[in-house]
Amino acid sequence: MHKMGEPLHVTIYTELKSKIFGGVLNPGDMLPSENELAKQYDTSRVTIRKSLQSLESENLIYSCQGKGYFISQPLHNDFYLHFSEEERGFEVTYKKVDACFPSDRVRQALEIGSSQMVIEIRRVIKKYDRPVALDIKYIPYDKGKPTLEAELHYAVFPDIAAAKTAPFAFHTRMEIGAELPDESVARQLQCSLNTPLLVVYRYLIDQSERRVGYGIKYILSEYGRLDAKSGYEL
Amino acid sequence: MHKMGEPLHVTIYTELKSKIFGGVLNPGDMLPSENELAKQYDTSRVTIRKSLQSLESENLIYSCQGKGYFISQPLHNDFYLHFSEEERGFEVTYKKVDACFPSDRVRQALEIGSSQMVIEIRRVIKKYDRPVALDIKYIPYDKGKPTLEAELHYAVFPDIAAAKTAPFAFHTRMEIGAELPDESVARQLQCSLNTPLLVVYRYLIDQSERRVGYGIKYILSEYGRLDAKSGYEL
DNA sequence: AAGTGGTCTAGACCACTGA
DNA sequence: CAGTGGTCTAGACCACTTG
Repeated sequence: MHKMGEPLHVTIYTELKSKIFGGVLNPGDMLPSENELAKQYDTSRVTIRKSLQSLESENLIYSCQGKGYFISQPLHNDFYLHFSEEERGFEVTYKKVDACFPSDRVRQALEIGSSQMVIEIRRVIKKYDRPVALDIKYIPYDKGKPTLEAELHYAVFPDIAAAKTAPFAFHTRMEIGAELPDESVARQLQCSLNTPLLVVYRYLIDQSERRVGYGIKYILSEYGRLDAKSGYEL
Repeated sequence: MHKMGEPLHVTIYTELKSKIFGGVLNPGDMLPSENELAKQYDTSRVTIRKSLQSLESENLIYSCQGKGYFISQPLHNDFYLHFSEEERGFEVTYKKVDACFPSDRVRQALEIGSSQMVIEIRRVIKKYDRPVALDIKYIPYDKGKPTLEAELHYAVFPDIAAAKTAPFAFHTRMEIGAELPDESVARQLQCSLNTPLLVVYRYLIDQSERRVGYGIKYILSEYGRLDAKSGYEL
Protein backbone atom coordinates (compact mmCIF):
# COMPACT_ATOMS: atom_id res chain seq x y z
CA MET A 1 0.00 0.00 0.00
CA HIS A 2 0.85 3.63 -0.40
CA LYS A 3 2.85 4.87 2.58
CA MET A 4 2.51 8.47 3.61
CA GLY A 5 5.29 10.67 2.32
CA GLU A 6 6.51 8.10 -0.15
CA PRO A 7 6.14 9.07 -3.79
CA LEU A 8 3.51 6.99 -5.51
CA HIS A 9 5.88 5.89 -8.27
CA VAL A 10 8.20 4.43 -5.65
CA THR A 11 5.35 2.49 -4.06
CA ILE A 12 4.37 1.02 -7.40
CA TYR A 13 7.99 0.25 -8.23
CA THR A 14 8.47 -1.53 -4.90
CA GLU A 15 5.30 -3.57 -5.17
CA LEU A 16 6.15 -4.79 -8.64
CA LYS A 17 9.70 -5.58 -7.60
CA SER A 18 8.41 -7.62 -4.67
CA LYS A 19 6.30 -9.68 -7.02
CA ILE A 20 9.35 -10.37 -9.17
CA PHE A 21 11.54 -11.32 -6.22
CA GLY A 22 8.74 -13.34 -4.67
CA GLY A 23 8.26 -15.44 -7.76
CA VAL A 24 4.75 -14.16 -8.48
CA LEU A 25 6.06 -12.73 -11.73
CA ASN A 26 8.63 -14.84 -13.56
CA PRO A 27 10.94 -14.37 -16.54
CA GLY A 28 8.93 -14.14 -19.73
CA ASP A 29 5.70 -13.17 -17.97
CA MET A 30 3.85 -10.12 -19.22
CA LEU A 31 3.04 -7.27 -16.87
CA PRO A 32 -0.31 -5.52 -16.84
CA SER A 33 -0.44 -2.73 -19.40
CA GLU A 34 0.32 0.85 -18.49
CA ASN A 35 -3.36 1.74 -18.70
CA GLU A 36 -4.25 -1.25 -16.57
CA LEU A 37 -1.77 -0.24 -13.88
CA ALA A 38 -2.86 3.38 -14.07
CA LYS A 39 -6.40 2.24 -13.31
CA GLN A 40 -5.29 -0.11 -10.52
CA TYR A 41 -3.33 2.58 -8.74
CA ASP A 42 -5.71 5.37 -9.71
CA THR A 43 -2.97 7.49 -11.20
CA SER A 44 -1.77 8.76 -14.56
CA ARG A 45 0.20 6.88 -17.18
CA VAL A 46 3.21 9.13 -16.63
CA THR A 47 3.55 7.99 -13.03
CA ILE A 48 3.24 4.35 -14.05
CA ARG A 49 5.90 4.84 -16.72
CA LYS A 50 8.21 6.34 -14.13
CA SER A 51 7.93 3.16 -12.05
CA LEU A 52 8.39 0.88 -15.02
CA GLN A 53 11.39 2.82 -16.23
CA SER A 54 13.08 2.30 -12.88
CA LEU A 55 12.54 -1.43 -13.15
CA GLU A 56 13.76 -1.37 -16.73
CA SER A 57 16.99 0.43 -15.83
CA GLU A 58 17.70 -2.35 -13.33
CA ASN A 59 17.22 -4.94 -16.06
CA LEU A 60 14.29 -6.49 -14.26
CA ILE A 61 11.83 -5.85 -17.09
CA TYR A 62 11.91 -4.76 -20.71
CA SER A 63 9.31 -3.34 -23.04
CA CYS A 64 8.21 -4.16 -26.58
CA GLN A 65 6.30 -1.49 -28.41
CA GLY A 66 2.84 -2.65 -29.31
CA LYS A 67 3.07 -5.70 -27.09
CA GLY A 68 3.75 -4.84 -23.49
CA TYR A 69 6.24 -5.15 -20.66
CA PHE A 70 7.88 -8.45 -19.85
CA ILE A 71 10.01 -9.86 -17.04
CA SER A 72 13.66 -10.22 -18.08
CA GLN A 73 15.86 -13.26 -17.88
CA PRO A 74 18.10 -12.76 -14.85
CA LEU A 75 21.79 -12.09 -15.58
CA HIS A 76 23.60 -14.17 -13.02
CA ASN A 77 26.83 -14.43 -14.99
CA ASP A 78 27.54 -10.72 -15.13
CA PHE A 79 29.83 -9.66 -12.35
CA TYR A 80 30.83 -6.38 -10.93
CA LEU A 81 34.46 -6.06 -9.89
CA HIS A 82 35.98 -3.13 -8.09
CA PHE A 83 39.69 -2.86 -8.74
CA SER A 84 41.05 0.23 -7.10
CA GLU A 85 44.59 1.52 -7.28
CA GLU A 86 44.65 3.25 -3.94
CA GLU A 87 44.07 0.42 -1.52
CA ARG A 88 43.22 1.37 2.02
CA GLY A 89 45.56 0.02 4.62
CA PHE A 90 48.28 -0.55 2.07
CA GLU A 91 51.37 1.50 1.57
CA VAL A 92 53.35 2.30 -1.51
CA THR A 93 56.91 2.30 -0.28
CA TYR A 94 58.91 2.35 -3.45
CA LYS A 95 58.68 4.22 -6.67
CA LYS A 96 60.89 4.24 -9.66
CA VAL A 97 60.37 6.18 -12.83
CA ASP A 98 62.37 5.73 -15.98
CA ALA A 99 62.25 6.64 -19.59
CA CYS A 100 63.39 3.71 -21.69
CA PHE A 101 62.93 1.81 -24.90
CA PRO A 102 60.16 -0.75 -24.62
CA SER A 103 60.52 -4.50 -24.61
CA ASP A 104 58.68 -6.44 -27.29
CA ARG A 105 55.85 -7.26 -24.95
CA VAL A 106 55.35 -3.63 -24.04
CA ARG A 107 55.62 -2.53 -27.67
CA GLN A 108 52.89 -4.95 -28.64
CA ALA A 109 50.66 -3.97 -25.77
CA LEU A 110 50.94 -0.27 -26.55
CA GLU A 111 50.95 -0.79 -30.31
CA ILE A 112 53.94 1.45 -30.85
CA GLY A 113 57.17 1.24 -32.81
CA SER A 114 60.45 0.27 -31.22
CA SER A 115 61.85 3.78 -31.57
CA GLN A 116 59.06 5.25 -29.47
CA MET A 117 60.22 5.67 -25.89
CA VAL A 118 58.07 4.81 -22.92
CA ILE A 119 57.97 5.83 -19.30
CA GLU A 120 58.12 2.99 -16.85
CA ILE A 121 56.69 3.41 -13.36
CA ARG A 122 57.36 0.68 -10.82
CA ARG A 123 55.70 0.52 -7.46
CA VAL A 124 55.82 -2.01 -4.66
CA ILE A 125 52.70 -2.16 -2.54
CA LYS A 126 53.30 -3.24 1.04
CA LYS A 127 51.26 -4.17 4.04
CA TYR A 128 52.79 -4.46 7.49
CA ASP A 129 56.16 -3.95 5.81
CA ARG A 130 55.74 -7.00 3.63
CA PRO A 131 55.42 -6.63 -0.14
CA VAL A 132 52.06 -7.84 -1.42
CA ALA A 133 52.03 -6.54 -4.95
CA LEU A 134 54.27 -5.20 -7.66
CA ASP A 135 52.80 -2.73 -10.09
CA ILE A 136 54.47 -1.72 -13.33
CA LYS A 137 52.99 0.77 -15.76
CA TYR A 138 54.08 1.95 -19.17
CA ILE A 139 52.98 5.05 -20.95
CA PRO A 140 54.22 6.35 -24.28
CA TYR A 141 56.72 9.13 -23.78
CA ASP A 142 56.01 12.19 -25.87
CA LYS A 143 59.04 14.37 -26.42
CA GLY A 144 58.83 17.88 -25.18
CA LYS A 145 56.71 16.87 -22.23
CA PRO A 146 57.28 17.73 -18.58
CA THR A 147 60.11 16.14 -16.66
CA LEU A 148 59.93 12.60 -15.41
CA GLU A 149 59.35 13.73 -11.88
CA ALA A 150 56.20 15.46 -13.00
CA GLU A 151 54.91 12.16 -14.34
CA LEU A 152 54.87 10.55 -10.94
CA HIS A 153 51.22 11.13 -10.32
CA TYR A 154 50.59 8.95 -13.34
CA ALA A 155 51.09 6.10 -10.95
CA VAL A 156 47.32 6.11 -10.61
CA PHE A 157 46.10 4.84 -13.90
CA PRO A 158 43.05 6.79 -15.02
CA ASP A 159 44.95 10.04 -14.56
CA ILE A 160 47.17 9.22 -17.50
CA ALA A 161 44.40 9.45 -20.01
CA ALA A 162 42.45 12.05 -18.10
CA ALA A 163 45.39 14.39 -18.47
CA LYS A 164 45.42 13.99 -22.24
CA THR A 165 41.73 13.76 -23.08
CA ALA A 166 38.38 14.35 -21.44
CA PRO A 167 37.80 12.37 -18.23
CA PHE A 168 35.09 10.20 -19.77
CA ALA A 169 36.62 9.66 -23.18
CA PHE A 170 38.45 6.41 -22.58
CA HIS A 171 38.03 2.95 -21.24
CA THR A 172 40.03 0.14 -19.71
CA ARG A 173 40.42 -3.52 -20.52
CA MET A 174 41.67 -5.99 -17.95
CA GLU A 175 42.97 -9.52 -18.17
CA ILE A 176 43.48 -11.71 -15.15
CA GLY A 177 45.84 -14.65 -15.17
CA ALA A 178 47.98 -16.79 -12.91
CA GLU A 179 51.74 -16.97 -13.37
CA LEU A 180 54.98 -17.81 -11.64
CA PRO A 181 57.33 -14.90 -11.09
CA ASP A 182 60.58 -14.47 -12.96
CA GLU A 183 63.68 -13.75 -10.89
CA SER A 184 63.27 -10.01 -10.93
CA VAL A 185 59.66 -10.12 -9.79
CA ALA A 186 60.39 -12.73 -7.13
CA ARG A 187 63.15 -10.57 -5.73
CA GLN A 188 60.99 -7.50 -5.49
CA LEU A 189 58.12 -9.42 -3.91
CA GLN A 190 60.49 -11.37 -1.69
CA CYS A 191 58.90 -14.65 -2.65
CA SER A 192 60.12 -17.92 -4.09
CA LEU A 193 60.14 -18.75 -7.77
CA ASN A 194 57.23 -21.15 -7.46
CA THR A 195 54.85 -18.90 -5.62
CA PRO A 196 51.76 -18.56 -7.82
CA LEU A 197 50.87 -14.94 -8.51
CA LEU A 198 47.70 -13.26 -9.67
CA VAL A 199 48.65 -11.12 -12.62
CA VAL A 200 46.40 -8.32 -13.78
CA TYR A 201 47.06 -6.73 -17.14
CA ARG A 202 45.46 -3.42 -17.87
CA TYR A 203 45.09 -1.58 -21.15
CA LEU A 204 44.11 2.06 -21.11
CA ILE A 205 42.45 2.93 -24.40
CA ASP A 206 41.32 6.33 -25.61
CA GLN A 207 38.32 7.22 -27.73
CA SER A 208 40.15 6.63 -31.02
CA GLU A 209 41.23 3.20 -29.80
CA ARG A 210 44.80 4.28 -29.17
CA ARG A 211 46.57 2.55 -26.32
CA VAL A 212 47.63 5.24 -23.90
CA GLY A 213 48.72 3.03 -21.04
CA TYR A 214 49.68 -0.54 -20.18
CA GLY A 215 49.96 -1.94 -16.70
CA ILE A 216 50.97 -5.21 -15.11
CA LYS A 217 50.22 -5.93 -11.51
CA TYR A 218 51.65 -8.98 -9.77
CA ILE A 219 49.71 -9.86 -6.67
CA LEU A 220 50.66 -12.28 -3.95
CA SER A 221 47.41 -14.19 -3.99
CA GLU A 222 47.28 -15.03 -0.32
CA TYR A 223 47.19 -11.32 0.51
CA GLY A 224 44.78 -10.16 -2.10
CA ARG A 225 42.16 -12.23 -3.81
CA LEU A 226 40.02 -10.29 -6.21
CA ASP A 227 36.37 -9.94 -5.27
CA ALA A 228 33.42 -9.72 -7.61
CA LYS A 229 29.70 -10.01 -7.24
CA SER A 230 26.56 -10.44 -9.29
CA GLY A 231 22.88 -10.47 -8.60
CA TYR A 232 19.95 -8.34 -7.64
CA GLU A 233 19.05 -6.46 -4.51
CA LEU A 234 15.64 -5.94 -3.07
CA MET B 1 20.66 19.51 -34.28
CA HIS B 2 17.39 17.69 -34.28
CA LYS B 3 17.41 14.95 -36.90
CA MET B 4 14.18 13.98 -38.57
CA GLY B 5 12.55 10.93 -37.06
CA GLU B 6 14.73 10.99 -33.99
CA PRO B 7 12.90 11.66 -30.73
CA LEU B 8 13.77 15.04 -29.33
CA HIS B 9 14.80 13.62 -25.96
CA VAL B 10 17.38 11.45 -27.72
CA THR B 11 18.82 14.44 -29.57
CA ILE B 12 19.17 16.38 -26.34
CA TYR B 13 20.67 13.35 -24.59
CA THR B 14 23.22 12.88 -27.38
CA GLU B 15 24.22 16.52 -27.50
CA LEU B 16 24.82 16.67 -23.77
CA LYS B 17 26.74 13.41 -23.83
CA SER B 18 28.98 14.74 -26.59
CA LYS B 19 29.80 17.75 -24.47
CA ILE B 20 30.78 15.46 -21.61
CA PHE B 21 32.92 13.20 -23.78
CA GLY B 22 34.42 16.17 -25.57
CA GLY B 23 35.56 17.79 -22.34
CA VAL B 24 33.27 20.82 -22.68
CA LEU B 25 31.54 19.70 -19.52
CA ASN B 26 33.78 18.25 -16.81
CA PRO B 27 33.29 16.45 -13.51
CA GLY B 28 31.80 18.80 -10.94
CA ASP B 29 30.44 21.23 -13.53
CA MET B 30 26.81 22.24 -13.25
CA LEU B 31 24.46 21.73 -16.16
CA PRO B 32 21.94 24.33 -17.23
CA SER B 33 18.71 24.03 -15.26
CA GLU B 34 15.76 22.07 -16.56
CA ASN B 35 13.89 25.27 -17.36
CA GLU B 36 16.95 26.68 -19.10
CA LEU B 37 17.27 23.60 -21.30
CA ALA B 38 13.54 23.56 -21.97
CA LYS B 39 13.83 27.10 -23.29
CA GLN B 40 16.96 26.30 -25.33
CA TYR B 41 15.37 23.34 -27.05
CA ASP B 42 11.90 24.89 -27.12
CA THR B 43 10.31 21.92 -25.42
CA SER B 44 8.68 20.97 -22.14
CA ARG B 45 10.35 20.14 -18.86
CA VAL B 46 9.17 16.54 -19.09
CA THR B 47 11.15 15.96 -22.28
CA ILE B 48 14.24 17.52 -20.77
CA ARG B 49 13.89 15.35 -17.69
CA LYS B 50 13.68 12.29 -19.89
CA SER B 51 17.05 13.17 -21.43
CA LEU B 52 18.66 13.94 -18.10
CA GLN B 53 17.35 10.73 -16.57
CA SER B 54 19.03 8.73 -19.32
CA LEU B 55 22.34 10.43 -18.56
CA GLU B 56 21.79 9.87 -14.85
CA SER B 57 21.16 6.15 -15.27
CA GLU B 58 24.52 5.90 -17.04
CA ASN B 59 26.21 7.63 -14.12
CA LEU B 60 27.30 10.52 -16.25
CA ILE B 61 25.40 13.10 -14.20
CA TYR B 62 23.58 13.30 -10.90
CA SER B 63 21.04 15.69 -9.47
CA CYS B 64 20.71 17.55 -6.19
CA GLN B 65 17.30 18.83 -5.32
CA GLY B 66 17.22 22.58 -5.02
CA LYS B 67 20.67 22.92 -6.59
CA GLY B 68 20.86 21.43 -10.04
CA TYR B 69 22.45 18.71 -12.15
CA PHE B 70 26.18 18.05 -12.02
CA ILE B 71 28.70 16.03 -14.00
CA SER B 72 29.75 12.90 -12.10
CA GLN B 73 33.23 11.75 -11.26
CA PRO B 74 34.05 8.99 -13.75
CA LEU B 75 34.24 5.47 -12.30
CA HIS B 76 37.26 3.99 -13.98
CA ASN B 77 37.88 1.41 -11.27
CA ASP B 78 34.56 -0.38 -11.62
CA PHE B 79 34.83 -3.32 -13.93
CA TYR B 80 32.33 -5.50 -15.60
CA LEU B 81 33.23 -9.16 -15.83
CA HIS B 82 31.31 -11.80 -17.70
CA PHE B 83 31.89 -15.24 -16.27
CA SER B 84 29.74 -17.73 -18.06
CA GLU B 85 29.46 -21.42 -17.29
CA GLU B 86 28.63 -22.56 -20.77
CA GLU B 87 31.70 -21.56 -22.72
CA ARG B 88 31.40 -21.66 -26.48
CA GLY B 89 33.92 -23.90 -28.19
CA PHE B 90 34.56 -25.80 -25.01
CA GLU B 91 33.34 -29.26 -24.18
CA VAL B 92 32.40 -30.84 -20.92
CA THR B 93 33.64 -34.36 -21.29
CA TYR B 94 33.36 -35.72 -17.80
CA LYS B 95 30.81 -35.54 -15.10
CA LYS B 96 30.66 -37.10 -11.72
CA VAL B 97 27.98 -36.66 -9.14
CA ASP B 98 28.21 -37.89 -5.58
CA ALA B 99 26.49 -37.42 -2.32
CA CYS B 100 29.02 -37.23 0.47
CA PHE B 101 29.91 -35.64 3.76
CA PRO B 102 31.64 -32.32 3.30
CA SER B 103 35.26 -31.51 4.02
CA ASP B 104 35.97 -28.73 6.50
CA ARG B 105 36.53 -26.23 3.76
CA VAL B 106 33.20 -27.02 2.15
CA ARG B 107 31.40 -26.98 5.48
CA GLN B 108 32.72 -23.53 6.20
CA ALA B 109 31.87 -22.25 2.75
CA LEU B 110 28.29 -23.50 2.94
CA GLU B 111 27.91 -22.71 6.64
CA ILE B 112 26.48 -26.11 7.46
CA GLY B 113 27.08 -28.75 10.10
CA SER B 114 29.22 -31.80 9.51
CA SER B 115 26.24 -34.13 9.56
CA GLN B 116 24.61 -32.32 6.66
CA MET B 117 25.36 -34.13 3.42
CA VAL B 118 26.28 -32.36 0.23
CA ILE B 119 26.14 -33.20 -3.43
CA GLU B 120 29.43 -32.89 -5.25
CA ILE B 121 29.46 -32.27 -8.99
CA ARG B 122 32.79 -32.50 -10.80
CA ARG B 123 33.28 -31.47 -14.38
CA VAL B 124 36.34 -31.30 -16.58
CA ILE B 125 36.16 -28.70 -19.32
CA LYS B 126 38.17 -29.52 -22.40
CA LYS B 127 39.19 -27.84 -25.59
CA TYR B 128 40.68 -29.78 -28.49
CA ASP B 129 40.71 -32.80 -26.19
CA ARG B 130 42.95 -31.09 -23.66
CA PRO B 131 41.63 -30.24 -20.20
CA VAL B 132 41.58 -26.51 -19.56
CA ALA B 133 39.53 -26.29 -16.39
CA LEU B 134 38.23 -28.33 -13.51
CA ASP B 135 34.95 -27.30 -11.97
CA ILE B 136 33.67 -28.62 -8.63
CA LYS B 137 30.40 -27.57 -7.09
CA TYR B 138 28.79 -28.37 -3.79
CA ILE B 139 25.16 -28.01 -2.88
CA PRO B 140 23.51 -29.00 0.38
CA TYR B 141 21.69 -32.30 0.00
CA ASP B 142 18.16 -32.25 1.31
CA LYS B 143 16.81 -35.66 2.13
CA GLY B 144 13.77 -36.76 0.25
CA LYS B 145 14.86 -34.98 -2.88
CA PRO B 146 15.04 -36.38 -6.39
CA THR B 147 17.77 -38.82 -7.32
CA LEU B 148 21.31 -37.76 -7.94
CA GLU B 149 20.91 -38.13 -11.65
CA ALA B 150 18.19 -35.54 -11.58
CA GLU B 151 20.62 -33.10 -10.03
CA LEU B 152 22.91 -33.17 -13.00
CA HIS B 153 21.54 -30.01 -14.53
CA TYR B 154 22.70 -28.24 -11.40
CA ALA B 155 26.06 -28.26 -13.07
CA VAL B 156 25.13 -24.79 -14.27
CA PHE B 157 25.20 -22.71 -11.18
CA PRO B 158 22.31 -20.27 -11.16
CA ASP B 159 19.88 -23.13 -11.72
CA ILE B 160 20.56 -24.46 -8.27
CA ALA B 161 19.00 -21.52 -6.53
CA ALA B 162 16.51 -20.83 -9.27
CA ALA B 163 15.00 -24.25 -8.64
CA LYS B 164 14.50 -23.49 -4.95
CA THR B 165 13.54 -19.82 -4.96
CA ALA B 166 12.46 -17.14 -7.41
CA PRO B 167 14.92 -16.55 -10.28
CA PHE B 168 15.87 -13.08 -9.06
CA ALA B 169 15.98 -13.77 -5.35
CA PHE B 170 19.65 -14.58 -4.93
CA HIS B 171 23.10 -13.33 -5.70
CA THR B 172 26.63 -14.58 -6.21
CA ARG B 173 29.97 -13.71 -4.72
CA MET B 174 33.20 -14.55 -6.46
CA GLU B 175 36.81 -14.63 -5.33
CA ILE B 176 39.69 -14.96 -7.73
CA GLY B 177 43.07 -16.26 -6.64
CA ALA B 178 46.17 -17.98 -7.94
CA GLU B 179 47.23 -21.37 -6.59
CA LEU B 180 49.28 -24.42 -7.34
CA PRO B 181 47.30 -27.64 -7.82
CA ASP B 182 47.32 -30.50 -5.36
CA GLU B 183 47.96 -33.94 -6.74
CA SER B 184 44.34 -34.73 -7.45
CA VAL B 185 43.76 -31.51 -9.36
CA ALA B 186 47.00 -31.84 -11.28
CA ARG B 187 46.06 -35.34 -12.35
CA GLN B 188 42.66 -34.29 -13.64
CA LEU B 189 44.06 -31.29 -15.46
CA GLN B 190 47.03 -33.28 -16.71
CA CYS B 191 49.46 -30.63 -15.59
CA SER B 192 52.51 -30.53 -13.36
CA LEU B 193 52.43 -29.65 -9.69
CA ASN B 194 53.98 -26.25 -10.25
CA THR B 195 51.65 -25.02 -12.95
CA PRO B 196 50.03 -21.85 -11.62
CA LEU B 197 46.23 -22.01 -11.80
CA LEU B 198 43.56 -19.37 -11.71
CA VAL B 199 41.11 -20.41 -9.03
CA VAL B 200 37.63 -18.96 -8.94
CA TYR B 201 35.54 -19.49 -5.83
CA ARG B 202 31.83 -18.89 -6.10
CA TYR B 203 29.25 -18.54 -3.37
CA LEU B 204 25.59 -18.76 -4.27
CA ILE B 205 23.56 -16.92 -1.66
CA ASP B 206 19.79 -16.70 -1.36
CA GLN B 207 17.68 -13.80 -0.17
CA SER B 208 17.93 -14.76 3.50
CA GLU B 209 21.72 -14.93 3.18
CA ARG B 210 21.80 -18.70 3.23
CA ARG B 211 24.55 -20.34 1.22
CA VAL B 212 22.88 -22.57 -1.33
CA GLY B 213 25.92 -23.39 -3.42
CA TYR B 214 29.70 -23.34 -3.40
CA GLY B 215 31.91 -23.77 -6.41
CA ILE B 216 35.62 -23.97 -7.13
CA LYS B 217 36.95 -23.68 -10.64
CA TYR B 218 40.57 -24.37 -11.44
CA ILE B 219 41.60 -22.81 -14.71
CA LEU B 220 44.77 -23.42 -16.68
CA SER B 221 45.69 -19.79 -17.05
CA GLU B 222 47.29 -20.05 -20.46
CA TYR B 223 43.99 -21.24 -21.92
CA GLY B 224 41.65 -18.91 -20.17
CA ARG B 225 42.49 -15.54 -18.80
CA LEU B 226 39.55 -13.71 -17.34
CA ASP B 227 38.47 -10.57 -19.14
CA ALA B 228 36.93 -7.49 -17.63
CA LYS B 229 36.31 -3.96 -18.80
CA SER B 230 35.40 -0.55 -17.51
CA GLY B 231 34.61 2.79 -19.02
CA TYR B 232 32.05 4.69 -20.97
CA GLU B 233 30.77 4.41 -24.49
CA LEU B 234 29.69 7.21 -26.75
C1' DA C 1 -9.95 -2.04 -35.18
C1' DA C 2 -8.48 -2.25 -30.60
C1' DG C 3 -4.81 -2.33 -27.54
C1' DT C 4 -0.02 -1.66 -26.65
C1' DG C 5 4.04 1.28 -25.61
C1' DG C 6 6.67 5.88 -27.28
C1' DT C 7 6.62 10.78 -27.46
C1' DC C 8 5.22 15.20 -25.96
C1' DT C 9 2.60 19.23 -23.95
C1' DA C 10 1.24 22.86 -20.57
C1' DG C 11 0.35 23.29 -16.82
C1' DA C 12 0.33 22.56 -11.20
C1' DC C 13 2.15 22.11 -6.45
C1' DC C 14 5.79 20.61 -3.39
C1' DA C 15 10.53 20.32 -1.03
C1' DC C 16 14.85 21.96 -1.00
C1' DT C 17 18.87 25.33 -1.53
C1' DG C 18 21.28 29.57 -1.23
C1' DA C 19 21.60 34.50 -1.10
C1' DC D 1 12.92 35.15 -1.62
C1' DA D 2 13.69 33.23 -6.35
C1' DG D 3 15.38 29.30 -8.48
C1' DT D 4 16.20 24.52 -8.40
C1' DG D 5 14.72 19.69 -8.97
C1' DG D 6 10.74 16.09 -7.53
C1' DT D 7 6.07 14.68 -8.19
C1' DC D 8 1.89 14.40 -10.70
C1' DT D 9 -2.14 15.33 -13.89
C1' DA D 10 -5.13 14.90 -18.05
C1' DG D 11 -4.92 14.97 -21.90
C1' DA D 12 -2.96 14.27 -27.17
C1' DC D 13 -0.99 11.90 -31.25
C1' DC D 14 2.04 8.44 -33.12
C1' DA D 15 4.07 3.67 -34.25
C1' DC D 16 3.62 -0.86 -33.57
C1' DT D 17 1.35 -5.58 -32.78
C1' DT D 18 -2.33 -8.72 -32.88
C1' DG D 19 -6.67 -10.59 -34.13
